[in-house]
Amino acid sequence: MLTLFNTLTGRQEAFEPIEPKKVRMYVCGVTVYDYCHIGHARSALVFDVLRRYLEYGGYAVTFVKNFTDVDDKIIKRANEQGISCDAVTAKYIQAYHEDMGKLGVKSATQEPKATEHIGDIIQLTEKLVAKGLAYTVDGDVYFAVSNYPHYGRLSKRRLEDLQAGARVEVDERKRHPMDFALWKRSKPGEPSWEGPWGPGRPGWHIECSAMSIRHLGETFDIHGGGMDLIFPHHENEIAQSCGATGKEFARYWIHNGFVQINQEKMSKSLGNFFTIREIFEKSEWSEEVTGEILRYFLLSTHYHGPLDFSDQALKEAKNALNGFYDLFHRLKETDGLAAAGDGRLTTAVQRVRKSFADAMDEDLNTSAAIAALQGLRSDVNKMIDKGLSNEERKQARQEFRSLGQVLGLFQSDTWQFNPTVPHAATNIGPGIPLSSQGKHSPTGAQSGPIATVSDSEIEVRIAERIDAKKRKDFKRADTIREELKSLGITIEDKPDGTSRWKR
RNA sequence: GGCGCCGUACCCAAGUGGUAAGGGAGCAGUCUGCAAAACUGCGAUGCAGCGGUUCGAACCCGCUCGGCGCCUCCA
Repeated sequence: MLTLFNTLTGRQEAFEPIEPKKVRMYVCGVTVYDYCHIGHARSALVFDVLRRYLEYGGYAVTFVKNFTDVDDKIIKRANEQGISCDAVTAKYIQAYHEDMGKLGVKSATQEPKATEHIGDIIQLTEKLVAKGLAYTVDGDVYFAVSNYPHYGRLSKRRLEDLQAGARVEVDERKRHPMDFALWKRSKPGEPSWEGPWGPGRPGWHIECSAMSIRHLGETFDIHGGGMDLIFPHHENEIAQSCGATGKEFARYWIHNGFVQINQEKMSKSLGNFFTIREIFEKSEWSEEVTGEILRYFLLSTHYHGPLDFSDQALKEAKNALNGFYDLFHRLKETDGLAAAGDGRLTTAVQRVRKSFADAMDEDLNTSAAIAALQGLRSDVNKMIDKGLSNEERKQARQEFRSLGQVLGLFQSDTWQFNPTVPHAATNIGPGIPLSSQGKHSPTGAQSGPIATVSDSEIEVRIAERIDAKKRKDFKRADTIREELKSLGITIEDKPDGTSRWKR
């Protein structure tokens, strides 16, 4: 039974969808005016995993994730670059898909845009005006928080407390300082739509109410986003939606913690943020490997807590992941041993399935779920040491694949392990010069030169080394090993005289 | 001023009343021409500190110290 921490009630609760075996969930996406940073990645990943785990549990999930494509920041960016808002949003929506794709984040069922729901937004706003929950001033429409009795329910704030610390410029036209815009009269040159209150554009929060209601209905199961959205964004969404429909809006509110740098929140003002593409560009590993490292790293902590991003953390994730892929590589090989380790896999699999599900049921405890998979890794390695049949090897690999699928891990067939090099060198061509170039670490520190060397060049060297070994010229063999090691290449000799290597 | 989060070994990190998961790094051993991988063993008598409740607390209560977030756009 899945339990989730619900911000609305402040408790961990058993998850029960409105309709049996069907889940409708909405997650606040991004405002498309810039590239996504690692914090966006965490949020996207957390809800991607929630969605995957629900699907794993047999639920049919309708997953809606929006793009906010009309906003002050977009207008500002468009003016800065002298291009249209549409050009700005199109660019960053595409970038979003590229970046999230590299992280293995599945596309949502629906990915609506605010500008495609202006009609819905206007209707919702009219409804709120009609109910006396909103009022018009000079072509603007504001939500009247004082008229909505449950305001502050999600963020556990009282209006009186908010006023105390409010250092906002008091807009004299607003009835209450916390009243927020549903519809903003547009200034010349801004994106504008014809509305009942004159030409304007949607306010900051109304679009999510409009889009979620449109695609999921007035009441749905799960609404998620980053911690910082609790107030005011989600608080306002609840006020608008419940105010307009008179019904419950979303039942479970899930919020993920921040990615931090040195215990501090990443933010543009501190200049301590990293974009996803920047991390990929600077990574010394392949795109596929980097994506999985990031996923592993981001899931190695419970989603609710903070997570410190650093070079070292990434390196540790890489090392941990290596253990799994080393095992997967072993599982692909045959060693001629009698299958004395057979017969224990079923028990081990049953055990890991249970501990994995127990962990995930406990408010998506991915950290404990990964620990369960580490347990299976250890078990299977022991079985291989004793000798495992090809059939059980396949079963074991399949188990990692199917549980890993929930976390989006362990799907790769290649990773960094390369095919075994045969006994004799086959295609020795002209030597390809080993090139070396400096790489920057994600945190901007120089991590020393990391050499790049082509696969074929490595294989030539290894073939040469295998020849040397055959001639018992171990000195020469060790020289080659050391040479490649200094380039970050590790050689592993197998009992049958062949070798494999990895970066 | 209001609301809230966090502090577990060298590092990361589970655990929220029953006697400290897991990973990384390290050290030792087995194996190996050497190495890598794998396996085995070692590693917090203690969970920021001090009190309290309890047969029993990292987990509950109180206080203190330290770090952070939100209240303004923000994943």
